Amino acid sequence: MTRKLLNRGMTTTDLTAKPAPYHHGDLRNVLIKTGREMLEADGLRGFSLRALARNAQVSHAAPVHHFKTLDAFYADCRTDGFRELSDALETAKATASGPPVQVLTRMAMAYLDFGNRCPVMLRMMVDKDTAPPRTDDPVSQSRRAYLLLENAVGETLSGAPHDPRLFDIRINAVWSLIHGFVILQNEDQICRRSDPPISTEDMLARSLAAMLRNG
Amino acid sequence: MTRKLLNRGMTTTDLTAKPAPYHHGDLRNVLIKTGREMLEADGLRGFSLRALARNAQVSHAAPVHHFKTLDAFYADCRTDGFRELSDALETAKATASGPPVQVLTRMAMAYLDFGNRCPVMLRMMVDKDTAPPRTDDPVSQSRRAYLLLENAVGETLSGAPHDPRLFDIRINAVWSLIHGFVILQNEDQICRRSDPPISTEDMLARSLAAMLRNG
DNA sequence: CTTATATCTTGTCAGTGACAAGTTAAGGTC
DNA sequence: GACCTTAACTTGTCACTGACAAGATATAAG
Repeated sequence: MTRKLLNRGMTTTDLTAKPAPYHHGDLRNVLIKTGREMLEADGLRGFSLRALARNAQVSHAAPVHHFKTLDAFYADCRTDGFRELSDALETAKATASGPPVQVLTRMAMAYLDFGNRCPVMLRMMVDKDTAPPRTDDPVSQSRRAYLLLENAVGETLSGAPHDPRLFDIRINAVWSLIHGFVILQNEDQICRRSDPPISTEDMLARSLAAMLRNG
Repeated sequence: MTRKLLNRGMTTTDLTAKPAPYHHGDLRNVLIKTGREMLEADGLRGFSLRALARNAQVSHAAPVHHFKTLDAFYADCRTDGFRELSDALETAKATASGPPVQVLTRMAMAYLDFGNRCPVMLRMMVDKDTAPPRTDDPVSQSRRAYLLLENAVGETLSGAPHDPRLFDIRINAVWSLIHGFVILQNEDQICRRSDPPISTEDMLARSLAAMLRNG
C-alpha cells in the first residue's frame, strides 16, 4: 500500500490508460478524501504530504500547491470533519422525537458514531497542537457543531428559569461527558465488569440521563 | 533556545568549564525531564530526538541509545506522566476528608490541576497513536491511576447493593466527565456566559456532584 | 492569437529517525 | 599494574520529510 513511487507520465505501455491529464480537475477534494482515509488507516504519526501525493498519483509538490503547509492541510481536514459531524448532529436532531433529553441522547449517539467512524479525525479536531484554530472563519463548522449541541442542551433547561451559571455548567458537563467518553472508548480505556457487558451506547445514554436529571 | 549545535568536547577555551565527562551519569533521567519541558513548551509537533539531544548538550544519537526509538521515548515519558498523576491522585485521596463524593471531587481537582500543568503530556498519555500501550507492564502506572479512581468511585456506591452494571456506568461516566472536561479546557473549548464567569473548578465540581447524585 | 493565471512539475535544501561502526569510560578479574 | 567486558556516548550515513524556488502545462479571458 505504501511506496508507490510510479510517476504518472511513465505509464506509456498501457494503451487503455487515459493520458492522465496534467490538470487533475478536482485534486484538492481528492487529496482531502484520500488524506482522511490515510489518517484513519495509519494514524497521525505516519502521515506525510509526500505519501499523500504518492497515493493520489501526483508529484510530491502538488499537495503543497493546494494547502501550502502540512498544518494548513490538517486545518482543512479538520473543517471537513466538523462539517461531517455537524451534519450528523443536525440529522439526529431533526429525526429525533420525544422530550429534549431524548433528542440530546440521539445527538450523543451521533457523536459517538462519528467518533467510532473517524477516531483519528475526532482527535485532530480537538487539538490545538495539530491544527491551530483559524480565526478568519467566524461561522466555522466547528462553531456550527457547538451551537447545535448548545441549543439541544438549552432545550433540556427550558422548564427552569434561565440561570446562566446553571447553563454554563450543564452545557460544558454534557459536552465533556460525551467527548470524554468517545475519546476514552477509542483508546480502549472503557472498562466493563458486568456480565453480559453493558453496551457502549447504553452506558453513555444512562450517564447522560443521570447528568440531566438534575444539576 | 533552539539550534545550539555546539558539541561538547570543543569547549577548550573556557578554563573554568569542567571537562564535560564522556559519561553523563544521569543522562536518561535528564532527557526525560528536558523532553517533557520541551513538549509542554512547543507541543508534540515540533519535538524531535535531535532537538532534545541539542538541548541536553549531547550527540544526536545519545537519546537513541537510551530509548531506541522515538515511540519508545514517548512511552517512557508517558509512564513518567502517569506516575506523576497517580501520585497526585493518591495525595488528594489521602488528604481529603468527608463523604466519598467529596473525596472524589478532590481527586478530580488534582486531575484538573495535572492537566493544567501538563496539557501536552495528558494528551499524550491517552493516545494510542503517540505511544502504543505496553503490555509488558501488568502493574503499570497507568493502571495505578485507574485503580485509584475506580476505588474512589466505588466508595460513592458503597451504600447501594453492588450492581456491576451501575458500577460500570458510574466509573466510566466519572472518568469521561473529568477527562473530557480537562481536555476541552486545555483546548480553550470551555465556554462561559455567566457574569461573573463561573470558575473551572466550580463547574467541574458541580457537574460531578450532579452526576453522582443519582445514576 | 496573445496574455495572464491557476495547476502541476522537477530540483534542491536543511532537518529528521534509524542504524552501523567506532571511541571512551567504568567495573571487574587476574 | 595489565586485561577484558560492557555500558555510555560518539561520528557517519541513509532514505524520507516539509518547504521553497523555478520551470512546464493547461485553462480562461481579451
